[in-house]
Amino acid sequence: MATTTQPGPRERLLTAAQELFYARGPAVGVDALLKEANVARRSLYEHFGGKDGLVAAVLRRAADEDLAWYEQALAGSTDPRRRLLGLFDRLDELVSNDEFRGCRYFASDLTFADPDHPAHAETEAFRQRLRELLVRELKALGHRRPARAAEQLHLLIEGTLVMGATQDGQRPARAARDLAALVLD
Amino acid sequence: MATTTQPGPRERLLTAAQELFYARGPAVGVDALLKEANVARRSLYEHFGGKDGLVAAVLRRAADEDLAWYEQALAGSTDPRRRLLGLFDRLDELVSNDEFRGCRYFASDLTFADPDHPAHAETEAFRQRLRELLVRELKALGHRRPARAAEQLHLLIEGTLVMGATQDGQRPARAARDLAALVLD
DNA sequence: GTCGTGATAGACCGACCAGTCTATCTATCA
DNA sequence: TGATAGATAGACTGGTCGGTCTATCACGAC
Repeated sequence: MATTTQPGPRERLLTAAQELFYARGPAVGVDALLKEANVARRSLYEHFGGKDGLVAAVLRRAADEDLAWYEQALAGSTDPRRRLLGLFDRLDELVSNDEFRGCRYFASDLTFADPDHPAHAETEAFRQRLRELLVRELKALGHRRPARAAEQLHLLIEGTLVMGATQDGQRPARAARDLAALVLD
Repeated sequence: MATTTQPGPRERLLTAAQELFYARGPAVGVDALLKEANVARRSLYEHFGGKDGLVAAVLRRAADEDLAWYEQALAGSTDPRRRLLGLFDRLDELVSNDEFRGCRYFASDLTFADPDHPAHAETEAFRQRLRELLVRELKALGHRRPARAAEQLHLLIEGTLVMGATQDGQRPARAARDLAALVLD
């Protein structure tokens, strides 16, 4: 066979949905997802039970990927302080990219107004894991109040993502980095 | 007449839409808006041309109100530094309220994916006015780099609103206030 | 009185939505 | 060879969407 083995429909759906949810928002229709993934309608309901299940599965996978991205962004140095500041340098690259569309977790929370929607549990879990990652780094730094500093860094990160999504041409991550440096001391 | 004169349909629509857009998101259906405002369907299209026009009109009015809120939040003192820090105290009250649903401008940007949607011009205008307000205060404070500091305060404000909308029970405005104090020096 | 204006109520339209269903095809395995 | 499982294509349902339309009503000006 000349063609490489194609992933199964479940995998194709996850990949296509992750991309479309990010590019066009979590409100994209099921038809668009199926077309993009080249998957039969029935397969979606077999594998995920419905659109809500697909949304939750995509968020779960994205959370793993994004946390891996954060870990890698920290990996530029062994010095705890440089690691955290380097994170904002990576955020600067991320946010400056034309393809950047903002935080997918916040977009999910806003799109699905129903507080019982399974998406909210996933976004909450992601934020918890991100927070724990920040606390871990701050403890490694020997920070006096790691929990409070993590809250501040988290706020700076969220602020950077919002500014990056709405204010084209600026460099919010640089402003956030300077503030982050103050948080660390 | 015992009943006070009722505002016209245009006014009722604006009021109802402003409330419902905030409480349920800008994706609420036209039917719900008409029912809440007790207005005939046709009146909406006579006055605003369509839902998009109503959305833009609501954002324009909300921008005036919100900027007045910011002005009032600054009015607690004549000392430039206390004025800006007091703003974050007011944000703390705003965000701690159970009714707080996040930033309506960012929610509008996320809901209307089409970049040509008239909502985007309104949200952009609001952010510009907010930024000018911050620059004005920083200049009154005699800050060395008012534009840059305004960007940082703006980032702290947006971050506070996101955290307040997603992290229940925390006090992000306090964390932001401490960072704002560092920005001012 | 009558005309015009601006409002009301609500039927109606085509488009799209998520989800269900039938029928068909294609592998793998016995 | 035949049975089974998993996938495909796509018709179809009921509901909601934004928007258009007709018909009626209330009121002020002339």
